[in-house]
Amino acid sequence: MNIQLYDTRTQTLCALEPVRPGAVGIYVCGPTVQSAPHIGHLRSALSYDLMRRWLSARGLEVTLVRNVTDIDDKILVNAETTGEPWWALAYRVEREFSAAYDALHVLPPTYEPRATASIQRMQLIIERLIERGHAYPAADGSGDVYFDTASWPEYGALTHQRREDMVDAADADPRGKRDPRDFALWKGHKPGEPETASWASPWGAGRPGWHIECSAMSTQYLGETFDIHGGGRDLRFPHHENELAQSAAAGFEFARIWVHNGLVSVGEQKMSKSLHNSVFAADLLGSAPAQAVRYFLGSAHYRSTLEYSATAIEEARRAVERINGFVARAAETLAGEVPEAAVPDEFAAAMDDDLNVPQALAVLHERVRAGNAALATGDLDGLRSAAGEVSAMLQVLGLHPDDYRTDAQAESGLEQALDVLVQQRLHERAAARQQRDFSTADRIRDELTEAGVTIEDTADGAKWSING
RNA sequence: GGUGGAGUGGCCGAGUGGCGAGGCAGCGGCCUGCAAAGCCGUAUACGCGGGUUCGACUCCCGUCUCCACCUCCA
Repeated sequence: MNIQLYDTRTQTLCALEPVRPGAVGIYVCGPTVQSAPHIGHLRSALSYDLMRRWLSARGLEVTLVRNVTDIDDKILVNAETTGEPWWALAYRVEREFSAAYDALHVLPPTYEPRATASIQRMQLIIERLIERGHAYPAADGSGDVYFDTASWPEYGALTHQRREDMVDAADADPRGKRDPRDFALWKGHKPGEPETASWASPWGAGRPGWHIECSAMSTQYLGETFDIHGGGRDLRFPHHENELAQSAAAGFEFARIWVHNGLVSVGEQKMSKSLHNSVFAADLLGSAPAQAVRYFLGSAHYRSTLEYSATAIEEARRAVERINGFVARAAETLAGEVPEAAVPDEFAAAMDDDLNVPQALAVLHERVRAGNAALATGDLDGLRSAAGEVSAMLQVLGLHPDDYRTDAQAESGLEQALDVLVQQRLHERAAARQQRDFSTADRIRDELTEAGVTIEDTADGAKWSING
């Protein structure tokens, strides 16, 4: 096995050499559940879902921990706006995220810890940092505790910045910091903030700072040394830099490989609330098939910026249709007897090479083409081989059409009812064609097309399908 | 100012020092009553200027443009 991943810290492709042979621990920065998920969140989750699926396919026992940060400044602020208790908002948003992940067939992580359930361990780490001289309670009596960046020579190691080059935030509130670059590990409770957002601590009641929760949750479940830490590119600084500094200063070896997924842009700009260009998960999944959305999100390498457009989604939909068409025809021709198969070597090589999914998709399409060709020439052995490999690749990519047949569709009886009605029309059309009454035949086809039903004439008669 | 990344054919998007991934769209052909689907074939390319090399889109230097982070952000 020779799996390579690009590591942000060393800026090189690293061979994955698990801390525990045969097993891999991955920690992914999940969302701060402050507002609705957008397509960028989906892309991030999908990137690590693909990583997890591939490492599993390679025989590794994967432990994937993706946190939910459910206490944070923004959550408190947004809850004030909506009038909900902050914890109700956090949970409501968390469920929106889960629904979007499920729709995309992002597998549930091994565990999904919430920040609010890890306060004790955060405090333990903060205490340790104070003991070691890398953190200090604010002198202003605010109850805040800060990480002392000056005490940590390696500060900036992840993002290759020198501490002295860092521009101080113009609008940062210095409060009790010794240096503007110091960051909060613990925030003292302030009058007016909900009592429910306050936990007792050796430094007074308060709540955690933004970065400490990840140091606590990752090491809690994966150990003080673990294999892979992932997150969005925009989290490199300050979040991951601070997370690394406080973890290392606390004496943890921490993550071996730091992986960062690229962002989704709209109109060549990053999606952001202030630009009002966010594409929300619910809207997107409501307007395009989940399978196509998943394909689209995987169509660029995970580290590249991915440009969103309605056209791109439509192209993904077409590509997926092509794949689904082959899978359906192959299953029918083989009477469902699609053999189990391994993924092709080229596919495996692409995935091993820093999860080159676009390259892997090229292999998938090549096999689909070969399968279609086999179908056209009646080469059943070739068809079986291609169908098996295609199926295996689709499983790894989470794109198998069988997974996307919704239960509602299958169980409601709608499909059967529609089939009866469409078959009646197809019989009429077949009769008309037999009499060479093509205008009647075409009228029937046009009517069905108008209704969103596509007709294909095959050697076995007409087939129908719903336009994606 | 610092740090990281990108500029590839109509569009999206991989990649490599030397037979131009893949998808979508296009064109020609096969199939079809006509379509659809599929198959076969096919055009269009590597921001710009130098350099290294037998040969560079790929390496080096310079240059232009764009994006991200340095403030909450996947």
